[in-house]
Amino acid sequence: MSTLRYALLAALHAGPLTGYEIVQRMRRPIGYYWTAQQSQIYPELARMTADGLIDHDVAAGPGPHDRKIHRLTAAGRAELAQWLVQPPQRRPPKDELVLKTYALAAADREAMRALYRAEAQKHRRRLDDYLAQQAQAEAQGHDDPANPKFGAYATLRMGVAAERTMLDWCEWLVLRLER
Amino acid sequence: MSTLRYALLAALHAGPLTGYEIVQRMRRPIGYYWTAQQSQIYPELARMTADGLIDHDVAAGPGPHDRKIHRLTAAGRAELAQWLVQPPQRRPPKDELVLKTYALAAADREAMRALYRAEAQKHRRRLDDYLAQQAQAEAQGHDDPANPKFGAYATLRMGVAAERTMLDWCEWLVLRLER
DNA sequence: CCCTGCTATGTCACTTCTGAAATAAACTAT
DNA sequence: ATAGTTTATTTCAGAAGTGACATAGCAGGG
Repeated sequence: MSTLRYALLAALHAGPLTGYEIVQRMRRPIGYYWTAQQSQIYPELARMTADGLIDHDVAAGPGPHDRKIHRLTAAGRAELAQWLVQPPQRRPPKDELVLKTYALAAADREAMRALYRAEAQKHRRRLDDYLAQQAQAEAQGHDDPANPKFGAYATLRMGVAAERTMLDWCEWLVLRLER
Repeated sequence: MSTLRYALLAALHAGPLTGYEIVQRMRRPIGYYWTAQQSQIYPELARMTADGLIDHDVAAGPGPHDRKIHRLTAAGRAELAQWLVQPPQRRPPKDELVLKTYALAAADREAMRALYRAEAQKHRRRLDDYLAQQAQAEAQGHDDPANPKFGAYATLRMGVAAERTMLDWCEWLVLRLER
């Protein structure tokens, strides 16, 4: 089973969603650490339905197709629970900025410094955004492990930590590249 | 041009290498933040040669094929320099452990706690390894921006920071999931 | 009334990436 | 001797992922 499948099972773990809603969630709460295009999601949902991991209610949709509200079956829930406790397979992170850094010596130093300054700003903005979301989640008690939204809160915390790490690293480079 | 192409140009920026040596480097110094299989690397090197970005000397190899020592051409070096200073395209990070965390509520709590404890240990080990490499690099003066190996040192520093972030996060979860 | 944007699903061509196998010389350890 | 590992390149089938397009109802602003 592909990781995409598990990502979709994970998306549905807290309640039924339409394919469209999953696409939206792949941008923010799950999307901090997983993404998929709708062109991947819709066919995969169909295959998972065929395999009995999910099923759906049908409702009249706005466009030419029916709205499908997907929900985990017992088999899907079992498959998810079993996968969750398995050690994750390490897929090495890919980051273009760090890759560029490796060959930094082959570019103009001042231009690279400007690049890190610009990236730092992007990370600062994203950090502020995540921090605001985190404060809101805490105000709603999501930081309690007994709360069903604790999982989403924990991934958000990872987002905050990762942004802070990137920001610090970019700022370190800006300082270090000073002539 | 695909990012793989730029990764290969970056790999060659400091001097000529064989395809095999690039495969090795994709595990450690570059590999902290970029990876590719040899089945991607060899055909891409051939295409890049056809496009005039790299060329190579030929030497007798151990196996049935000749050894090819690849080197950037002027065109390749120009292409690399131009790409380096361009803002990186954000490809969202994918991490199975964080994805699992999102659906944490669907699994047994003690089993999840054990998972984070095991992951914390992996990160602690990797952190120690990177830290040792970092100390060695500093002893050799790679932390000076004027040193040609400064780029590799900076990526290693990112590796250290990222491992520390993941370790802290895992330990936070172990504590938080205490009953 | 028209245009834009949002909801909602589905499809296609294409690129990228993974995993495995084939080949064979040279070196290392038993 | 011989067994196993490392060096080194090439190729292939298949899986995963990207980007763009098609369809169409409904809401809101100008």
